[in-house]
This record gives sequence, C-alpha cells and structure tokens, in this order.
Amino acid sequence: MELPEACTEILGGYLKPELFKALSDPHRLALLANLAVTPQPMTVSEASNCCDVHFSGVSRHLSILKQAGIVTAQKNGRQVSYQLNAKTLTDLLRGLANAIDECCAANDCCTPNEGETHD
Amino acid sequence: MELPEACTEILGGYLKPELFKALSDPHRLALLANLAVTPQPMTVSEASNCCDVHFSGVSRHLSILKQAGIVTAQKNGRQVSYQLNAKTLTDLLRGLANAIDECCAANDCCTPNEGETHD
DNA sequence: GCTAAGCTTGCATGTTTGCGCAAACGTACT
DNA sequence: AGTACGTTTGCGCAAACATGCAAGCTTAGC
Repeated sequence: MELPEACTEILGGYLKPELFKALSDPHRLALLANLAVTPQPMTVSEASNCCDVHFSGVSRHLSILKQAGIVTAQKNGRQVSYQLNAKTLTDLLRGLANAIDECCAANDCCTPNEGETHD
Repeated sequence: MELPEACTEILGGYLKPELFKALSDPHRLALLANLAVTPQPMTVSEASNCCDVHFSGVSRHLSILKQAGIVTAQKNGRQVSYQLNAKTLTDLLRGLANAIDECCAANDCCTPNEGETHD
C-alpha cells in the first residue's frame, strides 16, 4: 500500500517546474501544436512562419522545448530540424496523472465533490 | 479520419498556457504535492508551513491554482480550505496526451526514432 | 577562398512574476 | 462594540523572461 511519503516521492518524479515552464508560453505551445500536426520535422525557418516571432526568438523557444525533452533536434547540413518527442511528453503527462490518482486513492483526499468553489 | 486541422482544434482545447503557467512554479508544485498527500483540505496557514514562503504568497499561489481549476476552495468561517481537484487535473493531462497521440497517429509525424538529438 | 544561407547567442529593452510587508477585509468570540 | 484571527490585496522591489536586432558560427555552393 502507498504511504504518503511514497506518494511524495512518486509525485516528485513528475513535478518538474522546468517541464511546465516550457509549456507555459503561448508561442511555444503554438510551435508544439504545429509540430504535432506536421508530418515532417520542421526547420527553424519553417517554424518561424507559424507565429509572428522573430526567428531568433523561435530558435530560443525550440531550444527551451528541447531542453525540456519535449522535442528533439537533428542537424541536417546547415539547418536544424525539430520534431515532437511525443512519447516522452505523453509519458510524462500520463505518468503524472497516474501518480496523482495513486496518491489520492491511497490517502482518500482530493475532491470527492465537484465544483464546490467559493468565488 | 483526423485531418491536421482537426488536430489543431483538438490540441487547442488542451494547450492552455494558463494551466502550465500555474504548474510552472516550484512552490506551487510543492503545494500541489502536499494537497495530493494530505487527507483533509488544507487551510492557507497550514499550507504556509510546508514551504518557506510568506503566507500572503501562499495565498496568492493557491489563488492561481484555483483559477487554473487545479484546486478548489471552500470557505469555513474565517478560514479557507483548499483541496486538490484531482479529476480536473488528471483529465486535462490525459486529454492532452490522448490528443497528441491522435494527431501524431493521424499525421505519422513525431519521433519515430528515439534520442537522436544533437547536443 | 569567398559568399550566402541557416541557426545560435550576446545585448538592450520592456514586461511579467514572485516576494515580503503592511493595510484592508471578513468572521468569530467576548 | 471591540478585539483577535485568517485571508486577501495593494505596493514596491528585484529577478526572470520574451523579444528584436546585430554579431558570430557553421555549412553549402560557387
């Protein structure tokens, strides 16, 4: 059975601020969406077309996504192709969701009733 | 079958910067972890004990989490109890993961090979 | 070699964010 | 009514962040 301490450990493995920070910018999310929809990897120049940000900014955004493990980069000649690392991202998302479920089930905490906020 | 446009719509429903921004702060994640581990709802004062942040800051953090739908607040007399809204959060996480999988499957994009980054 | 293309990185700037403090607000208790 | 407690909110400050521009770096093509 899960103890609270075990929960903290389990959760801690998924509660990385860097990941969510990488996902907290609208332009980065737009890039991510475009990567998820585009069959081929995208170069920085191609990615720059999708949002009105200077290509240097796009380069930085993609770099942040790469550092978070959300995308992978491959250098082809003088251009760099970025690709969504779907498995890593979905594993992290599902892993966190599962960890939360486990902890809540083990501790009987967390929202038995829905929508009881006070505004 | 899913068209790229449909993917964008599906993804767009889950790619809310506000959610990830709420999760992008270490102290907020610590609060979230504590809420996931604690059987009862926590008051602001109780929550303040877990991280070395002034209680006013904790109040603001919890407010941000509430606005993102991650926690719910209930007022009991003069104190406010916060509780993890586990279902909302896990649904969002899994929903995004599923949406990404759908889009990638439909478009045959996204990381067929693993770990091919260039540093 | 030289030049141009593609990308990254340093710099300056404006904006956002997290923080503690103090004041304000609402509620319980006497 | 008055006081004490728990929480929220306004304010000012410092750090972090996003952005455009320009310079630098690597690679392709001549």
